[in-house]
Amino acid sequence: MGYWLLKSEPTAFSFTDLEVAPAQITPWEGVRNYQARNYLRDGVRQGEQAFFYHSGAAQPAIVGIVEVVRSGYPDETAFDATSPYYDLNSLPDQPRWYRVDVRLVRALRRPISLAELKRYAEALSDFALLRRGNRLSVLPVTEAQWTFVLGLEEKSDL
DNA sequence: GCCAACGTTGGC
DNA sequence: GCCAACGTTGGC
Repeated sequence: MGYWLLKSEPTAFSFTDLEVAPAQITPWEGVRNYQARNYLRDGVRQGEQAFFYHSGAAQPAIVGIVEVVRSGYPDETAFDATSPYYDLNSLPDQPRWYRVDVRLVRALRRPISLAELKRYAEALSDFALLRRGNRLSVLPVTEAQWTFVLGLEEKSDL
């Protein structure tokens, strides 16, 4: 069982948006990077959990936990010429892009900000979010990292 | 708005 | 296959 971190710009899709979504489920779509695509298609499995991360926000932070309820399947927004995620090179019989479905598990008791995570650079030295290549919108998280971050939730951010 | 770090594109 | 130009991400 793997763990993941999924990024979203809250102006595009926020954790609050997920809270009010039908059944609190959303397709995680629009990913247009091959490495992230490979994770969605080949790595992310049903039943696995992921951190929901707000990027591009005033305070970038992990804000919640989601569970994968459907593993990788073709991202049909790539076939839709009216979609902002349209890609004319992705064909229905040879889909280039994949998505998963996630369901809200819970919000964190408080956001765990990027700034706070950076204060634990030693314990999180291999955390993908803090390393090069961290611009990927889908990042793997180890069990040790997952547990460590959740441990921070109990502390006060000072 | 700036800029570093990549990823993609396309000429050769 | 190389590499310059360009585009995107995302923190600050």
